[in-house]
Amino acid sequence: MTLPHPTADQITLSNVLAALGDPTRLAIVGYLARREGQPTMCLNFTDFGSKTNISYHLAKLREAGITRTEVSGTSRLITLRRNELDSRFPGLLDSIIAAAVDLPMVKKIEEAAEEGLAQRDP
Amino acid sequence: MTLPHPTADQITLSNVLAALGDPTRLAIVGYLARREGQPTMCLNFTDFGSKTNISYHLAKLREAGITRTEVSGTSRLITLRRNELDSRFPGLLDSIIAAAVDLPMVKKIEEAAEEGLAQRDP
DNA sequence: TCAATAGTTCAATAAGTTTTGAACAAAGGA
DNA sequence: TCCTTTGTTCAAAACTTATTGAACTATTGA
Repeated sequence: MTLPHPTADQITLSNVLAALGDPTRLAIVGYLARREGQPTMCLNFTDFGSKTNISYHLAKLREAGITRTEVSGTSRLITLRRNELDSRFPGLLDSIIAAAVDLPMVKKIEEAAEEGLAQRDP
Repeated sequence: MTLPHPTADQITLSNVLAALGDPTRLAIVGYLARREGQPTMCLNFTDFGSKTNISYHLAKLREAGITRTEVSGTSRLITLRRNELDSRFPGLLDSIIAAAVDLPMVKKIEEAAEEGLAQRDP
């Protein structure tokens, strides 16, 4: 079972910016960037909101073409679509990530993870 | 009389992205970029919406720190805050503009302006 | 002074987004 | 098989944003 993702040329600037305009989703992207391509489970984001709410935001990011979601057992593994976004909008994601990794929200959950509460390696 | 603008360090990534996530505002920015720093009157944007509506969107852009609005007689002259945004979020505006100048909405009003209907030099 | 121009403000509405909890589904392990 | 884990879907509520028209202000030019 595969989830629907837009192809690279279906990704629009307007949709990408609208998706990243939400603070929760921007923090999710900042957190993913800190993990440098390491696939990440939805569970890792629960500090950003309720399970239902995270599910909603991750769907938005996927539909905008910002993340890729792969099903793996009972989990889903989320990654940033860096290469595709880079070729579609050169420099955009890099500049956003550079600022997003330092967002207070992102640092807060990084610290929580370091306390050993979150699974870092799914 | 001067309008309120955020200082460079009051500009947040989240606000900038939320402001540019709207198609009308993204088109306004694309159009401003095409004019390469030439101050532009609100009137020039009326193809994007009603006078009231443009006023609303221009206020959003100003409040997010994306544009500067200077009062000049009965008009207001709008410019992009390129330098400030560049130093705050290096590469961000460039990558957005690169895609925004080719937006269908922007091209459409550029053509209308070429027919001589809009004032190009306020 | 009067009228026109350029744009804002206000209140109302329409439209869209986010958040929530309850119920559900699918996979994996005991 | 049954329970747990991981996440989704649905409908409702809460909230935010966008759009409109009417009334307004401030400046300029006749």
